[in-house]
Amino acid sequence: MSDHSPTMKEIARQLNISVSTVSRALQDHYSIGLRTKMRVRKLATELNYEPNQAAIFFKQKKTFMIGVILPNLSQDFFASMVTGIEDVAYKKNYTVLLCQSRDEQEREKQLVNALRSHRVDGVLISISKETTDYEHFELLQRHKIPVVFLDRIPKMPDIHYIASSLATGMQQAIDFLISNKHKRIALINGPRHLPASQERLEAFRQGLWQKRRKYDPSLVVYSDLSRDGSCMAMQELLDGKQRPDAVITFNDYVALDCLRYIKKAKVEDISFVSFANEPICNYMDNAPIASVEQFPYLQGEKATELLLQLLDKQAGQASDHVAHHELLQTRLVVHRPG
Amino acid sequence: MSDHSPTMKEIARQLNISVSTVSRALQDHYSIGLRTKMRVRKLATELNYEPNQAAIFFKQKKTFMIGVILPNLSQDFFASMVTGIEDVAYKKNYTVLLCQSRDEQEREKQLVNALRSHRVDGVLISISKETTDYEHFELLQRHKIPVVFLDRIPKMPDIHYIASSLATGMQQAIDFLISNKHKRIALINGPRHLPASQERLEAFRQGLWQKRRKYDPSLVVYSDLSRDGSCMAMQELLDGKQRPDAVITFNDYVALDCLRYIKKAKVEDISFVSFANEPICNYMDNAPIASVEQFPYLQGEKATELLLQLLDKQAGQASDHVAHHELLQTRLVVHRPG
DNA sequence: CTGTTAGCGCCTTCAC
DNA sequence: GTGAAGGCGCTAACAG
Repeated sequence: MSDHSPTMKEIARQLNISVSTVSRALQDHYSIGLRTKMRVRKLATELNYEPNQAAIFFKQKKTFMIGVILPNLSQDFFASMVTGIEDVAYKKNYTVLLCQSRDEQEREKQLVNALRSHRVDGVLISISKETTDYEHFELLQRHKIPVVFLDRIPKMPDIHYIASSLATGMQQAIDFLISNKHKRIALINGPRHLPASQERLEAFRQGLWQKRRKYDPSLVVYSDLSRDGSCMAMQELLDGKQRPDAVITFNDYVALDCLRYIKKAKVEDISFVSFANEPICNYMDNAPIASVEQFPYLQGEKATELLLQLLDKQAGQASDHVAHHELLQTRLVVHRPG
Repeated sequence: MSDHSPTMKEIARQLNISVSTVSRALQDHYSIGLRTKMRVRKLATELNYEPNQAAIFFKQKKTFMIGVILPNLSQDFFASMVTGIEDVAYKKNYTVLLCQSRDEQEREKQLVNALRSHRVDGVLISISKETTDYEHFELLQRHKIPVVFLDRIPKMPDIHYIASSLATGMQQAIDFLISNKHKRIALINGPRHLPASQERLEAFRQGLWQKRRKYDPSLVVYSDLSRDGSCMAMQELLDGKQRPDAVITFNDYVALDCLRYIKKAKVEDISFVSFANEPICNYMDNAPIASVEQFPYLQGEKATELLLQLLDKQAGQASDHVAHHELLQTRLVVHRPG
């Protein structure tokens, strides 16, 4: 308890000048003489002075922290996203408070509350797959804490978000399968209530229509994204009278689970195309033949840039309520010939 | 900018009492009359009063934040570890500042610095695979910021750490292979400089000796843990005059890479046992037959508990320089018969 | 160019 | 039981 880290006061004392002079010297304020500046800075480095962030935050009524809530970190998709977020945030001197909702709505709400009580300046969220109730997000709005959603977007009006264009991705997937002579293309979608599922479905119909193919509702089934759920969905397709020769899945994990399942069931010659393009597929013999790359790192970067921009604006004046959003292009990554 | 969140001052004003009374009422101080307490609390909840953490941190010279540096989050191993850390930290009202070193020493150093300048109360680290230089850790010590290492431990004297008992795990792996009639057991180790590699090697020799097997140095090769590195290591084993019939690998990823590699090379009947027991293996047809479970969630919990304990002590009095550490038992998880 | 002063929100003596 | 006052480290408005 003897050697606290030195404060401006200490520097001021040793130099026989006032604290405010020290403060300004360190901020390179124009009104301070070069001589004094040098003296201050010299002593500061000698003493290993470091500003007390806590005091600064307190004073400036800003924490320079942004909260990030993602469903989980173990999917490479989200891990990359985090990296993109961190890279941008650190560059601008913001700290990232990272949390996992584990895809549970309850935990997501708790986390939103925790972040709020920690007075984060802004929040980035990919909503959990359970989330159907948006009151916690509205709470943030009411507290005037800017929020940018990314990749998994709630159905709310006037929100800021960054996502990838599922419509484009789906079209790419469909085009690829059709050009590889697949005739009956099925869709294993995610939970019905998810906006992401609804978008995929819409894009699926749209995509088939573009190619003058008939849309057959019996070729669309739903998984809760658990392993069992995906297998059941797959079985449903197998039981149908029109067995598909290609399947587009909600994401790579669904595809992997299904591939595993049909292999056990000795079913062959069904091709899979999925979303996310997880690197995990590189370890598999049995991977989807193609996957829609959604550029999570880029999404993270863009979302963070947008958020920081909002924070700047907010500091300046009343935030004009213009909701900003962007849909990033996707790219179909082909793992092997169809 | 009109409606700031309410402060004690505001409550005091509305109730025509002093701020200190409000403060004490909220802390349930004994010297405050029950009536006043109730009045204060009622108004506080009505106004949605929430203490300004920043002010409290500032005042208490504590940030209630712990920094966590892990190599990456996309390995399930570390993601689980984080969950364990978060669960304990949140329970005690600490916030977790999570960072990825991406297994780069340079970034690790930067992060240590960033955490220090943010005045985190303590730090948890799993060191990067590149880290050979420990000066940034010593820096933390000098600043009296408690550090607990977990799973990947540097070779420094008197440090606190939690890890899993690689010796036990290795013995379990060897016993399992031998009881499954394997004769020539090889080891694909990680980079030589890593303490974790050195421990595995030592345990490997020890384990063979326990079973009265001869230790053959030509059956130990090294990978830099990249995919290519692992394949080269595998090839080295294949080229040896004594081709092994079983291989123990540094971790699951190495095993997966090798399995893929030998499958392409049409090599069969080499069994793999690895470390970490990553869930990713559940997706594979070609997985190691067993893996040493290292309980990352538990490690995270224990390490955090230890760190928070250290923080308590530190607040109390001079920290007795007793280095605390614990080795957790491992468990061999068998994926299929050997 | 530099010093003085005040205050951010909260806690904590000390006094009544 | 309660109030008044001071201070944590730093910034910024106001005086020179």
